[in-house]
Amino acid sequence: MLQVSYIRDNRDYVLERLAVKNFKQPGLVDEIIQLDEKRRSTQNQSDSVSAQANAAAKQIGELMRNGKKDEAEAIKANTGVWKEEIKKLTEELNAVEEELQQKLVLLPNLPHISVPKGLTPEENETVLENGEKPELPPNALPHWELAAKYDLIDFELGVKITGAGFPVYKGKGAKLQRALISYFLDQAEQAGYDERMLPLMVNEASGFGTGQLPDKEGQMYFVGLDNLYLIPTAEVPITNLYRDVILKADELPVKNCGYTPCFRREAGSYGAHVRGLNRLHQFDKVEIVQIVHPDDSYNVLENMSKHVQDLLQSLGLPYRVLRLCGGDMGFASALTYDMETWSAAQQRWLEVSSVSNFETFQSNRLKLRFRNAEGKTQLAHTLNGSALALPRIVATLLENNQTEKGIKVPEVLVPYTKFEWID
RNA sequence: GGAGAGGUGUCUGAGUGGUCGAAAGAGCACGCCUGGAAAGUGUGUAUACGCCAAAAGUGUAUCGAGGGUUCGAAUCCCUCCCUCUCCGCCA
Repeated sequence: MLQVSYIRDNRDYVLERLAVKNFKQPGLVDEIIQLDEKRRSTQNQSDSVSAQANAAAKQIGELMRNGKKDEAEAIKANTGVWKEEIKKLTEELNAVEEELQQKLVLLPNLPHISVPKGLTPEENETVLENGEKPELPPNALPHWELAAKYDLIDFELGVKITGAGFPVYKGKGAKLQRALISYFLDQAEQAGYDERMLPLMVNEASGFGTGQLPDKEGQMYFVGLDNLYLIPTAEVPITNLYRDVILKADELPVKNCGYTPCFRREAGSYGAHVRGLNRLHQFDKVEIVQIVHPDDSYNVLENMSKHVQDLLQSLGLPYRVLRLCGGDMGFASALTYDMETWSAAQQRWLEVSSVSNFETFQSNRLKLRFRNAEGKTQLAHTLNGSALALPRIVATLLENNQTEKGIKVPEVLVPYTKFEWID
């Protein structure tokens, strides 16, 4: 959520940036500025009437104590009018604030100056490409067939007990999952991230804090009986750990990581490209999160991007890094890098990580501040990234490493899997 | 699920109608003391919004949330939320 004061002071810039994000209702900006003006004038009136009433009440108290009952009664006679007025103005103020809030949450974050214009994924900017795309033999199989051939993943069983998009991992397939999770967590820890193990359901306030609610309500599974949402990413519980917190300057940067399953309804996204592990309702992911001083956030974003790239390189996966264009970016992000690995059997790029700087968009909702050099509270910047999401990593590993002998496990994973081949 | 207790500042905790944004202690920050530290000692130590060019200052709101009574509410009344304890059930 953008700060009203910022919108007020930077109207033209806000409009220009929203256009880069292809925002469809620029009229909201002026509506917000007007509502804010109304809010301030209403508060002004309300405050001054309250001040009068408070002064009178204080005076009455004093008079009563001194036994001057008659004078007290005389003042009392006036208070009825103020009371009415305060009530009326307070109601007005609440209404304006609510309306303001409702419009404010509709505004997406402003894209960073480096974000390319564009509407579709085709207009994303390729920052770099790394690694050799492997040449597979003509009889190479896509990962869902490999998974069946080596009995690693059973999609049908998942359908039976839950539904499509909830695979069952078996044998070496299950061990590979566990190995990847441990490897990613160990690497994160080595990079200075402090591990958290988290609730997989969150309340509404948490969903609002990181920006999933109210706009992406339909993307999350909702447990109505208890009013809880299944997390779509560990970003939600980790970042919300710091909701309503004022950090000391020397507590920055906060670096947390965590492994969680992630649950996504992915409503309306069935189609040709969702076979196998390409798109799931439940998947595993290790997430990294940082809370930093605003001056550092773009350096930190690069560091996080580097961390993800190192992981991909260590697994020997060809990848590319995209800078998302305005139209393809998430609602809350100011700048996002997507990392994609090359799926050799499917001959397509698969998104395996997304690293974003949210600047103050989340922290404003979260009321996540730090005490700056002047001793004042200031909104911190939040960032997060997948490091990494498992399914598509598994998909590319299986496909890219297939040989006649079986599937070769990347060296860095062997200490975790305790086997070198899937055969 | 049944019964009970309770939600106050960073924490502990006092406060049952006015002098309460809130005692006291701890913690923290700065200073004094010290060769240095501890102890001791002094001062300071909530947040948000508004007014002001800004600092200073000042107004308003906030003692779980919302509403009510009253000239005046942390304190009285109502509703809701949450936490804890005991019992039951269970990993």
